[in-house]
Amino acid sequence: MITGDIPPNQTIYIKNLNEKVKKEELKRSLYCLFSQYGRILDVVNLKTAKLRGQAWVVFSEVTAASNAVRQMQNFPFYEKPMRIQYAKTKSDCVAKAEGSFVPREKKKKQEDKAERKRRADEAHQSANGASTESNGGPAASFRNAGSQETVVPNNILFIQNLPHETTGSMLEILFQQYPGFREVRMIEAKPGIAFVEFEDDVQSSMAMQALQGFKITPQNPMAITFAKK
DNA sequence: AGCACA
Repeated sequence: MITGDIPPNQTIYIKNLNEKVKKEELKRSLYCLFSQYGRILDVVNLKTAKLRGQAWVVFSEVTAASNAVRQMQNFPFYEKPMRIQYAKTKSDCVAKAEGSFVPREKKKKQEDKAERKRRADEAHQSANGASTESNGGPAASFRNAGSQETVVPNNILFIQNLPHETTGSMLEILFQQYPGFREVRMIEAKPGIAFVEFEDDVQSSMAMQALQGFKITPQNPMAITFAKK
C-alpha cells in the first residue's frame, strides 16, 4: 500500500508530479482538482532541488484527505500518475489555526523542547496572537465532502438539473472557456441532461470544479459528475 | 526518490 504506515492527516503529500509545470499553475490545478473532496486550506509547492515534483494539499477535514488519497491515487495529472500519501507532519496553516504554531528556528532537533519552552514563555506573558491567514487560490467551495462513493474520473462530464429550455449552444458558451473542451451533446429525448466532452480527465475535472452548481436559472444549479465509463 | 510551510 502506497500510504505505508503513515497515519491519516488532513494534509496529503503528492509526489511524481510533472516538474515542468510552473508553480502557480500547478497549485491552481491541484486546488481545482482536489476541492471536489472538501474545503482546501492551503496548497504548498516548492521548486527547490529537494522538493520539486511534490506538493502538499491541506484539507479542513481528514475525511476529505482520506477520500482524496484513495480516489485520486494514480490519477493522470499533466501526463504523470499522482502518487498520494498522507503528510507526515501537521501543516503550518493547521497549527496556526489551532494556535499551536511554533516558528521553527534551527533544524528539527528537539522540537518538544521548543514546545516546552513556548509553554513556559506563555505562562509568563500570555499575549500571543495566533493569526489565521489563508493563502491565495481560487474561490473555495466544498462539495462531495465525506462522500463514500468512488469517483471515477472521465473526460466526459454528465450534467443534470438543467432547465428544459437549455440548448447545446448555451452549454457550449459555458464550457468552451475551459481548456480541452471538445463538444456538448444533448439528448433530445431526455431534457434536463447533457454530456460535455473534454480531451482528458484533468481538463474535464477543472471545468466540473469551475461550473459545479452554476445556475442557468435560480432553480437550476447544475449537478456535474463524471460520466460512467 | 525526495515530507514543507519563499
